[in-house]
Amino acid sequence: MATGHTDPQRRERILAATLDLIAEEGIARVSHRKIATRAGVPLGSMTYHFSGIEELLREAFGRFTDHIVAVFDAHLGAAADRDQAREAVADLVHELSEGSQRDLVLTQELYTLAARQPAYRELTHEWMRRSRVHLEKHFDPRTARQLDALIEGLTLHRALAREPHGRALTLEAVARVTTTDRRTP
Amino acid sequence: MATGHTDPQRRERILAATLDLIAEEGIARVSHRKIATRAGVPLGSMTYHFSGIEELLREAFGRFTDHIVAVFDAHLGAAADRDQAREAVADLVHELSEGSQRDLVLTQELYTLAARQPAYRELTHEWMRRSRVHLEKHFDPRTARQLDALIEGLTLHRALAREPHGRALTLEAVARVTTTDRRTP
DNA sequence: CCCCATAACGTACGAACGTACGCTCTTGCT
DNA sequence: AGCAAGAGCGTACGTTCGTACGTTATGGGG
Repeated sequence: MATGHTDPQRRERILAATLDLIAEEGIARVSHRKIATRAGVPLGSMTYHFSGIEELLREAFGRFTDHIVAVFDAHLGAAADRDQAREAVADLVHELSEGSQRDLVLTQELYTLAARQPAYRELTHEWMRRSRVHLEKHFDPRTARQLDALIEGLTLHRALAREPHGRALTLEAVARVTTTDRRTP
Repeated sequence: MATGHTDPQRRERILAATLDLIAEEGIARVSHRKIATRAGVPLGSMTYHFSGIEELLREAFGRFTDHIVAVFDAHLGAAADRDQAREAVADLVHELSEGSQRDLVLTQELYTLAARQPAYRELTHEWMRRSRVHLEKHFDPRTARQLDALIEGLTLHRALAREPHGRALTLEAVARVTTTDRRTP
């Protein structure tokens, strides 16, 4: 209480609580008060640390994309060749789609915001850019772009499907998109 | 007013206004009052025609998926062979991603709801099921599933990208995923 | 040792919300 | 013509919201 000094942990706790609450209840149901309660800070802290709910959301989703990009890096950064990259992509799809519901829900909330407000599109652009950097280490730019979209679709459909598809199907799709050899049409 | 008779147009106008408002402002900012104003109906009508906001949203998104499935049918239903199906898929991706912002935003809002609440997943399941019915007329089930995910990802990335990819890239991705090594052409 | 700049908080206010409920008006039956 | 029934609406209530702003507590300079 009023230490007279800046407390950086307070900001972080508020941001973490914001993401937790969005994941649980959705942007439609978050409020300063709920976030403050969840974070264990007084209501007054909300307007003190953040100029408004807009700023709070944007900063919170900034933290979130940092986290997701880190997951991306962890999977794809280690791949040494094409085949490892394909495996890494499959792992990524399955981790994102069956791991914590949290990341999936937050991703959708962010896309929803991005679909409407250009400000949030900065975050998704950066996210896409960084994933393409990794993919282009192993595939040509056109393929990287297609693969990036495929990852998105596979992750979403796997997460929402009644009976999620297995890893073999993921890997087959990845292989097809990343195989540039000429085949019978 | 009070005509003494059921007025089916009133319900429809409310549902249409609900979708319009969600597309413009997001679920977070819709309210009975705003919807009523937009639809040109009194506030009292809202609780008369719908038991609550939940029911209203679910019915509105039901109309929306009907619409989207119709778009799907229109594109894919007419395809007579594989190549036409591939072209139809490319058309679909481009129409959904560069057509009205409305459909894109509403799709994202629905996915966001579906990611959190199973009730809305019924709608997305039905949607996926019907699109797969069309795709399986031209491709084997595994391929149809992969293609369905690819459509999703291409549409989303194209809509959110800073510089959307061209039709050639869409078609190439579709071709790759739908081209099988060892099968008949 | 004291005091002030300022980090941090508690609270009060007006706006907006969802919903319940009593009222009005039309219609079909007689 | 008159009336019962019920479709449809207007409004008021209690709640929750975001934010502004006055208040409190602290530590470093004097």
